[in-house]
Amino acid sequence: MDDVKHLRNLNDAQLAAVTFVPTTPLQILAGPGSGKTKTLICRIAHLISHHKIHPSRIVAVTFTNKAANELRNRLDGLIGKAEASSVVLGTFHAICARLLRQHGSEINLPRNFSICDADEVKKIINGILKDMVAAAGLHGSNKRIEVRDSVAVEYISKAKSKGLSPDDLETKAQRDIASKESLPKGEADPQFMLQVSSIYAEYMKVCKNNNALDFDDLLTYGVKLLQTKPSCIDYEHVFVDEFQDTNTTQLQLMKHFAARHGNVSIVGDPDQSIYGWRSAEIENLTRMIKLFPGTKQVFLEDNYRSTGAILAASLAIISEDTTRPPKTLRTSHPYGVTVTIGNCADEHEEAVCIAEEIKRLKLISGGLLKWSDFAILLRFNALSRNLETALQKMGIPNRILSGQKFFERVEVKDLLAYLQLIDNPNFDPAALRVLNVPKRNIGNKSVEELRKRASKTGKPVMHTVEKIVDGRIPDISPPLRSKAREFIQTMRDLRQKAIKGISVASLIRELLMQLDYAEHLKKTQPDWESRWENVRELITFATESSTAQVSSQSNSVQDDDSSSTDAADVTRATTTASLLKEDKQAGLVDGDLWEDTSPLPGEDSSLSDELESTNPLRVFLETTSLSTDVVANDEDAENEKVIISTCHAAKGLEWPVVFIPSVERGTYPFYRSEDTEEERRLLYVACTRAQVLLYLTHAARRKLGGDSKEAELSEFLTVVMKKNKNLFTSNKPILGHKEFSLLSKVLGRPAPEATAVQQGVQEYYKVQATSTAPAANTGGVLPQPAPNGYSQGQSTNRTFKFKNMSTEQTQHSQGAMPAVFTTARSVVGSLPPVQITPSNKVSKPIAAPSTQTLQTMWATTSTTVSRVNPTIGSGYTPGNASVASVSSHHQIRAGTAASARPSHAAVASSQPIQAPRGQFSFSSAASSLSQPSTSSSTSQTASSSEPPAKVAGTKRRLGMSARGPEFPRKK
DNA sequence: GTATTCACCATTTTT
DNA sequence: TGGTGAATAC
Repeated sequence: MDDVKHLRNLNDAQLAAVTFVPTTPLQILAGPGSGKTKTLICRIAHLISHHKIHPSRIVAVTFTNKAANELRNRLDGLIGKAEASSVVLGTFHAICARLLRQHGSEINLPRNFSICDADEVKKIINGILKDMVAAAGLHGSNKRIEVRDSVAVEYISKAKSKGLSPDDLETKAQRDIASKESLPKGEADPQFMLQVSSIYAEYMKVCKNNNALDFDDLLTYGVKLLQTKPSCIDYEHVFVDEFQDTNTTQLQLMKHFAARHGNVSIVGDPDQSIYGWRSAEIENLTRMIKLFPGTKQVFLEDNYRSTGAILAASLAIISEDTTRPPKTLRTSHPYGVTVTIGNCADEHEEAVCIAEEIKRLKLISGGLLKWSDFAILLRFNALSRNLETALQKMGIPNRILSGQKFFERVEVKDLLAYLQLIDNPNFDPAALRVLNVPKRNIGNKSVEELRKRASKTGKPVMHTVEKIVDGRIPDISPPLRSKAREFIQTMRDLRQKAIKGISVASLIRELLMQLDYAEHLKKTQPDWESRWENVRELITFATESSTAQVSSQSNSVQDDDSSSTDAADVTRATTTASLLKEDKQAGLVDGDLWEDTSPLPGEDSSLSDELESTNPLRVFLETTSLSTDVVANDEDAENEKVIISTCHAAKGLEWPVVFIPSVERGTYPFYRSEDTEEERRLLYVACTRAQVLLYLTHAARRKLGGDSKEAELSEFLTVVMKKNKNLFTSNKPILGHKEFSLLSKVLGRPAPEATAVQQGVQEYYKVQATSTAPAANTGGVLPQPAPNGYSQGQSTNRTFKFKNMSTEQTQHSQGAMPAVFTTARSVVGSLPPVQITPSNKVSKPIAAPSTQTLQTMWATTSTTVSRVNPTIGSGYTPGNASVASVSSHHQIRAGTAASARPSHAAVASSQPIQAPRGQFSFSSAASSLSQPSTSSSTSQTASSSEPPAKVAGTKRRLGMSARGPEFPRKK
């Protein structure tokens, strides 16, 4: 009824996309921050309210669960929960899993299939490799198996992503061997691929026997299902988000989803294609046009996220990709604050600098910035260690996004394995995992013996164990009959309970009791307390997800022990468990629960009927295996934290302030990466997450793994800096009320009070000043005062010197432009000072200079595709005009820079070594490279108040405890 | 056969 | 840094 709500606040291009005729396939090609999710949601709303398409006949596919949730929430807000909830929404994997549960029987897939995670896949492959090696030895074959498990996993996954079967691989390998022509580079050795293909074939067999699918199988079986029985779905419109990240199989799926009506809308951006390593293919954009003739394109080129400075720098970086069809992005926001490239001595210093800068910005922003406004984006997770330590040490609350995944923690996995086994006794990886958990004196050797035996007979491991326990087949060499008896009894009992429909939470509790799992944790894990927390978290999750999924089935059993303390819980669980064991002996279910359950395709009925597809346990297991997200804990606590995330996981998100550490060769591009351009895009994605402030940092030395190596700035930046020095500065920006007011507009927030900013500034300098004194750690305004002498005795030089304080405070109070900077002796030479240039012109293109016209953008598709409404997003003419305005922009900036230069130079010459205040110690760090002796003396002055060694020790201890042995505990 | 210790290793991104 | 595998002790 509200026909226009979803059309409000859209720009021309967005509006065109939203209201574009639904029967024509549409590509919405959109740069970062251009509102593509908004456009997608509004288009869905428009289809429902204007075109009267029933929400249940719309499917929207996202790339991550997080994106799916966000889409769901925003859709709820726009069209109401009632309607939004019927839209079919999820990742390709989740949607396929759902379909396969419902209709899998069409392709002989039992409903209770398990989903293998990466670990389990690897274990299966490992088993296969062992068997193959053994077999090769048996036949006296001298063919060695030289394929490593991880490599096999990778190639099998790649094959599946392309929809290739083991036969396909073998055929190709044989052909390549026969042809004797040299292969195109990048192609794997055919002999090797031959081995892979046979491993692949065996793997498929094992999966079938295990009644298990891996992630890729979900997609390939989905395709198979839809080929076999297209009628099991009937979607009137198909949406795919992040289309540039789809692989071949996913494109096939999309085709099948849309088979009936041919109505597709996709959203994507080739510049943000960062999943090539996962077989994503940008070519799908052109393939789609072939699959869906008449496809039109709409371009969203207005960036609403970032300042001009951030956008200009990001575009300059991405424009170095020569293979990229040039395209533009413009912002209505002011130019803002120049992007900082910080140079540090090493990774410790880098972490501390970032932490300090976060603290400073929060403090001096007059309330504009919260902790949760900051993000640190990493190329890989291992980079987070120093940052975590530094943040912890400074009392900055932080959270790692997508680091250690909840469902991958050992204790959680143990329990999940039991649950999987209850649901699907054929699932060997789970069986092998828990046979000796808790310790039943069934050691690795026995487990391996069982695996071999089962593998030989083609029966599931559980089946074999059960028969041994029942005395129907001979025991293995170290007898395990008695040892496994209790295990089998437990499984039988729990399975009965599951069939009766006991809630998952109760099932887990029952399981814990019967296993006395708390006791097991206590014995085996030094940090059992925090692990027990995770167990409880799992119960909570089960409770929540069951109430969310099946609202009708209320859980009678509630988690009444959740209010008591850990220790009490554990004690009680332990006691109760032993009590329950007695119980169990009385009401023991004996019988052959697994006896006739060999639900291999063909005869799947007995089992699947017992546990029907809506069974809460199965729903729960599916959620846990498909959700790689960290379980959302109490959200209030999460909200106020600095986020540490990988660049990949950060896609689609935005933060006011973004730090990107380790922008060095070897990290960007990552040294093992094959696709340099993808790495560049990754950096681009990371940069474009930032709204108002962006910091890229690099270190002169970095310790990766074992030893500390020299590092240098990423070529992605050096190339750009050579061309345009004005895009970056090496200094921390000095910000006052005027600047924060400007930035607040970009963020769409109220400007901070002038007095608040000033207070923050003063407080900041006060803290800085006191913290230079040795005994400053007395608390105060900051959670933890800046630890002096953090540099812990290494020759690395950290300067927390804030000279000329009064001068700078004056500047701040006046909102003056910063004028005091030294020249950073960074790799590329001197950089211009920071500047803040409010732009008075709106919608000025900040395109990287390009001589190509807009019409040739997305060149791969422009010939076959007509562009929707060429006037969309006009207001400037691309091509020459664009270039012209860019250069004039630069002229303006050059002028400003020039005017700031005198003082800049003056300071630089008067204080060549000591870093000015408000500055990263980059410049001094850099100078330490060229003048080691001088700088080390500086460092001594800076930290002479504390014995370096002691500080180092403190830090180490702090760091470790702060991290938590492995799993950070919730408090 | 299992537990413990020690040395060595390599170290991405995610459904 | 920690996770894994091999050698050693129990």
